Amino acid sequence: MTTKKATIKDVAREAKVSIASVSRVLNGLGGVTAETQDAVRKAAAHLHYVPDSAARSLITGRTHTIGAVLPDLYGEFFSELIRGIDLAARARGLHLLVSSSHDGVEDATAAVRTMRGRVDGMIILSQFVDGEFLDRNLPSDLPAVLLDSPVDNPRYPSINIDNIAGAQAMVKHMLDAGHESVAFITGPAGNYDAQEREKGYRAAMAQHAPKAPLQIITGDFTEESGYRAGRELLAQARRPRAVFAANDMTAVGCLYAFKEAGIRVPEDIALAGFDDILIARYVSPSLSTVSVSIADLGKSALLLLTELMEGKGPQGSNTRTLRCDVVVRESCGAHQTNVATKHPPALV
Amino acid sequence: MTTKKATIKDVAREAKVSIASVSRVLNGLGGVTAETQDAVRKAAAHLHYVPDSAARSLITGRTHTIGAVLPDLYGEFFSELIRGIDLAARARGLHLLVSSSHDGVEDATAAVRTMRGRVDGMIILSQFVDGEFLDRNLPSDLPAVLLDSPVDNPRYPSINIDNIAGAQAMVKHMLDAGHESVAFITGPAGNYDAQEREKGYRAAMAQHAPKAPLQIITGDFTEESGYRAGRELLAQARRPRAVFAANDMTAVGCLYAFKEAGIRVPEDIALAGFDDILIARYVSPSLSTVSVSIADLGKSALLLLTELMEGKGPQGSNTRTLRCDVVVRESCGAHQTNVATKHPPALV
DNA sequence: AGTTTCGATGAAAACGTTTACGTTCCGCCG
DNA sequence: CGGCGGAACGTAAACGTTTTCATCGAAACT
Repeated sequence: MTTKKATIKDVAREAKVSIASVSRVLNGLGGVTAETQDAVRKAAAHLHYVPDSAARSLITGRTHTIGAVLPDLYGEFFSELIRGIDLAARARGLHLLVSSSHDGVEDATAAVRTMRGRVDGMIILSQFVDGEFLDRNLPSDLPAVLLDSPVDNPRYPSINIDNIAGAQAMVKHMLDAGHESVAFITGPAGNYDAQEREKGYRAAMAQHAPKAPLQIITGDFTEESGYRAGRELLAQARRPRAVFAANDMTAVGCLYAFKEAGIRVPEDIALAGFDDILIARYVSPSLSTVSVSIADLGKSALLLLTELMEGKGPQGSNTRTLRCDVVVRESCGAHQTNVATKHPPALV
Repeated sequence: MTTKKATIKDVAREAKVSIASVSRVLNGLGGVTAETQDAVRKAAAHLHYVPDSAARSLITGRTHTIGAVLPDLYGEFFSELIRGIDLAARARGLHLLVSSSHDGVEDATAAVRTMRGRVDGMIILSQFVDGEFLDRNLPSDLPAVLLDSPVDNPRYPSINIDNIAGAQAMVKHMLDAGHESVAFITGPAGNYDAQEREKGYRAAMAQHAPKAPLQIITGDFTEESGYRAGRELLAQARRPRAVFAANDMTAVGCLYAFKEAGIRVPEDIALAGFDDILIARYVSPSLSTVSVSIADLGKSALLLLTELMEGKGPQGSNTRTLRCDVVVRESCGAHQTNVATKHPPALV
């Protein structure tokens, strides 16, 4: 408290050694007597010395900080991702500089630009970012990993959720449960995740129900679009017996449309979503869905990034993929209804 | 790209001026001819010059970064808070360094310590942090604002959710709806929010139902504790007609206990929570609760912090308070049941 | 005993800025 | 015409580190 902040010089004076020795001791570089070490440590502790990170960065060129550029995400996805990144980062002594809430390209540009020089590496999740963008806005020596991005550029490895396999598994699950066909509610047209999930749906249908006609309704990941899609499905001549929505919010909206129409889920129509958001457990019937460990996504991203920072090029392929798991609850009809599982998992 | 990074010297050489002039131009300090300005700007743009923030910080002592120390929070609260802070920070050209996920005192200490020198100010939300802690771990000249903290120290202003008023309003609302008495499920003993909410409950009961006996069950903010509390309430001789839980998760657990026992909500027992988490809308019946704009909390915190950083002491009191709003849904029984509102608000 | 080697230490350069202080030049007033 | 003031600009110090290099002893060889 009180006086200014202590510098390395103050410590050196107090310990009666040179600043070089102080630096050596505090950085554990060796080549120092045990006595000197003691003296330095005591002096440092006594003065409450904390190395100035700016000065250190200036000369070492490292900031021990990594940057996360994220879209304006709401809810769990966002927090889980940060949690995963932060946890892994802290385990490696790295700090986390976040920049969320950017809407457009220029916003993303600004975010990436201002992080220049403040971070040793970046984790980027943004639909506006592609390889060309990065080449233009990132220093060539700044490692970066992309999240959930179609970019396939050796300089920027990416980690993706295995949307295809997840969707495929869920559709197969529903078909296996006895439904002849499954209808699909899409996500927004430009969205990469959405496209992949649709691919998975098509693949599963082609493989396990090749004769069944594809029933595809357009949605945009919102609850409202799910509601509309649900009504649309009910109005069709060929009412589906099973519906797979591109994400959970859409499924929830769809669920409300069905409820409103007096359709029972899953007895009359089976329903499933994708994401395993918290709400999925709490709607009734509870929603079957595909679960992704977002925190793991963040963690993997950070791990990959540190590898890059240590000079290892991305081992093998540029793209890593994170597996998804089918979570069977009530809404898809294949659920064993017993007291234990009917209850929200949090209680178990 | 390509070559190393350009420094101010390179720009100076290219523009045929001194580095001092470059600095003046780029910082808009004036005292420079329009021609020189042009030359410098051109050179800087041409070389893709970006000032080194470490060097700048070293000499100015400012980092243009603020730190947020947060507990290991899940879900929306966390992300909303960061959103609020980040948005306000970016509007002021500040960066955001986050450190979440710390479990105990030593973890919090480490978080605060390592931010030393990396930030110009801090926003701290942690139950382990009190005035003494800060005096010990923070440089005396580092501004900090506390979130949701009982600390009343002129050096560290705090922003609190108006838990008391919120709880009071909700209890009054339930009493006004015709219930003679309201039972309360508490939060964890050491939790500040929980204590305040209980205060609000007691105050409202004392004021509006002075003769009714207080029915208080212990909970700990978890769904499970709510479930247990619900069963306990049902087992009591004097079964309550209205229950107010210290937070939404508790209320949800309680709701499941009631459902399990065949009790109808709100017909047999009215129920309300606190926080307005996303789930509150989706359980059935939808949960009446007290809503707080968490993003506003973050924003206010950042605003207050910048005032502090600009030297203005906290205006007036050390503590600011953020209002809460009663959100009436189905579970408390005072809801107008019509199609529009029965539907989740997201659709409206 | 003389020379080499090596470990511990200190002096000083370097990192890229900002900024206090000089210097130069010019116009202006006395 | 001499001095003065001020604008434009440059020089150099300072910020707090890390790190290279030199120095100094003492220990270890020959």
